[in-house]
Amino acid sequence: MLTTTRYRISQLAAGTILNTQVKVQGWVRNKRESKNVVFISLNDGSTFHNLQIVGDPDQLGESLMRRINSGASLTVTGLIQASQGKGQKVELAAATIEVDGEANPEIYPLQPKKHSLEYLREIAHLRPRSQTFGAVFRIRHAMIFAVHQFFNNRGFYNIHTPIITGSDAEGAGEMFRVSTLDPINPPLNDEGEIDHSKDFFAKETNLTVSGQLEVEAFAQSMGLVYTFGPTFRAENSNTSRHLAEFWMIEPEMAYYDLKDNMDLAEAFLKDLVNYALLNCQSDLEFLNNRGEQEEQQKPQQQRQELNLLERLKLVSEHQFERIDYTQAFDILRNCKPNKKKKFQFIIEEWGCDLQSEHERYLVEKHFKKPVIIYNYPKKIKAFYMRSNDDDRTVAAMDVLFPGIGEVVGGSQREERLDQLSTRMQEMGISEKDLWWYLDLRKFGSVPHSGFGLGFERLVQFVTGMTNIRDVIPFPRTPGNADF
RNA sequence: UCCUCCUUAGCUCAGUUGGUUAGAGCGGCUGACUGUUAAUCAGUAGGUCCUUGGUUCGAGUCCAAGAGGAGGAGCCA
Repeated sequence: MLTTTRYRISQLAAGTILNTQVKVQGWVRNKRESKNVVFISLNDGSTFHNLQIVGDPDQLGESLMRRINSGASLTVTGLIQASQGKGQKVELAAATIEVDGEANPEIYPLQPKKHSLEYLREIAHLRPRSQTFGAVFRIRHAMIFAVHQFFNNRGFYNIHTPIITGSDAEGAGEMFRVSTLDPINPPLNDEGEIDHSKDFFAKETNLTVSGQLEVEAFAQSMGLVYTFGPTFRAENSNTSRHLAEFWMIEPEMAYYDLKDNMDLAEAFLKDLVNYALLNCQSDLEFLNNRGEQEEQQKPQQQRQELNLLERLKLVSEHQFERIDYTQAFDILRNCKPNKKKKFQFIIEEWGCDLQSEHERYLVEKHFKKPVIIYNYPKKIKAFYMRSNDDDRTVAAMDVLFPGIGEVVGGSQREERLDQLSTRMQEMGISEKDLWWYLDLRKFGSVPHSGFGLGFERLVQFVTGMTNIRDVIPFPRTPGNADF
C-alpha cells in the first residue's frame, strides 16, 4: 500500500518542498470559512509558523467541517504548493482531512484571540498550544541544548549530583523535607523529637538547594565539570523571579581562579545568547514584537529603552563591565539618587549588602550593560568562598543583567583547610556533617572556582518574559503546585 | 512574610453620588459572503457582580474578615 510521507510543518514552512503529496498532523489554531473555500491554520509545535490548509467545503462535507474547530487535532493529506495568498510561502491543498480529536468550541479554553498571561497560567496544560508559549518552550529547549554543547565543546563533564541530600549547601535557605515516616504518628526519641534514625535514610534528608558541594568532589578529580538539574527552595518568595522548583547550572573548575571564573561565565552567557539569535529567529522575532506591543501599553517612564533583540545583541556584542565591590560602593555612594536620598536603602558604610535598586542603578543607568561585581565583603557571603589577602573580602562574583538582576553568582572556593575550617567555625557550619567536604582539602587540594546560573532567569532574559512562571512548564510557587 | 493594587459574561474590561430590567469589545452559536490571514457583514444566546458577614428602605457600588491574582520589597538563582 502506498503511504504518503509525513512531514513536520517546520520542514514545509521553508518552501523548498513543492508539488509533493504530504501528510501533516497537528492542532487547529483557527478556521476561516466562506462559501467556496475554507482555510485552516494548523500548528504541530515544530515551529512558530502555522501551515495553511486550503479546502473545498462542499467536497469535505458539512459534517466534517463542523468537527474542525480551534483546538481539534487533524491528520491532513494533500498537495503542498505555492500559496496563492500573501502571508505564507506554501499551503496545503487538502485531499483528505481526518479529525483525530474534537475540541468543543463552546468550552475549549483557548480562543482564537489574545489571552492574558495570567489566564494562560491557569490553563498551564493548554498554554503550550499558544503562540507565545510555543515560542518560549522551543527557546527553552534550544538553551538546554546550547548549555550542554558549550560545556561539551570545552571538555567539561556533566555530573548528576543527588536530588535528595543530607547537607545544606549554604547553611541558609529553607528546605523541603524528605521523609517516609508516618506524618500523624512519627517515631519519637527520648527527648520527644522525631526520631530520624527510623526514617528511610536513617537521618534527616531534604531536597537539594544546590549541587555545588557534591560537584566540587568531581572538579577535584575530573577537572572541568558541571551540573544541570532541578533545585528546590522552600522560601516564601512571591516575586516574578523566584520559583520553589527551578533548574540550575553549576560549573566547577579545578585550577581556575576568580578571573578564569568570570571569563568563563561571560563566554558562557554570550554563547547562549548567540545560540538563540542564530537558531531561534522566528520565535525571537515573534517575542520581540510581542514585547514591543506590551511596552506600548506602559507609561513612558516604565518602558525599557531597548527591545528584546537589541537587549540580546547588547549582551552578545559588548564586553561585560567588571568592577570590584569597593568600586561599586564608591559609584553608588556618590551617585545622584543616593545623595538625594532616592534610594530606599542609602549607601553609607563599606560592607553593606547591595539591594536590587543599587544593582539596577549600576546595570540599567550607570553602565547600561551587563556588570560583574567581584571581591565582596566577607561578612555578607557564604563560608566556602576564598578569603582574599586583605582579609576583609572574598573572591566572589555576581553577574548582573538588565531587567532581571543577578543571573549568575559564583566564587573561587576556599581550598586551604585551615582557612575553611576557621570560616566554618565562625559561621556555625558543622564540620562534622561536612567531613567529606573538608577531606577534599586534606588530600590533593587545588585552587578551584565555580558559579551557579539560574536557568529560568536566563530563559527569562532570552525570551523577554517578565514573569519567571511563564518560562517553566508547570511552575511551583508558594501555595501553588497544580498540574 | 511585608507594602500597594485588582477580582463584574468563556476572555479583556466599563459600570456615575448607594436607586427600576448590569453593559461593550472579542470569543461561541446561526446565517450571508469570489482566496482568507485574530477575515468581513448581519443576527443571537450567555451573569452566584470572588466568598461570608455587616450597614441601609435599597449594595456590583459602602464597611469588615477570608480566598485568589498582579506589581514592588526581602531571601536568592
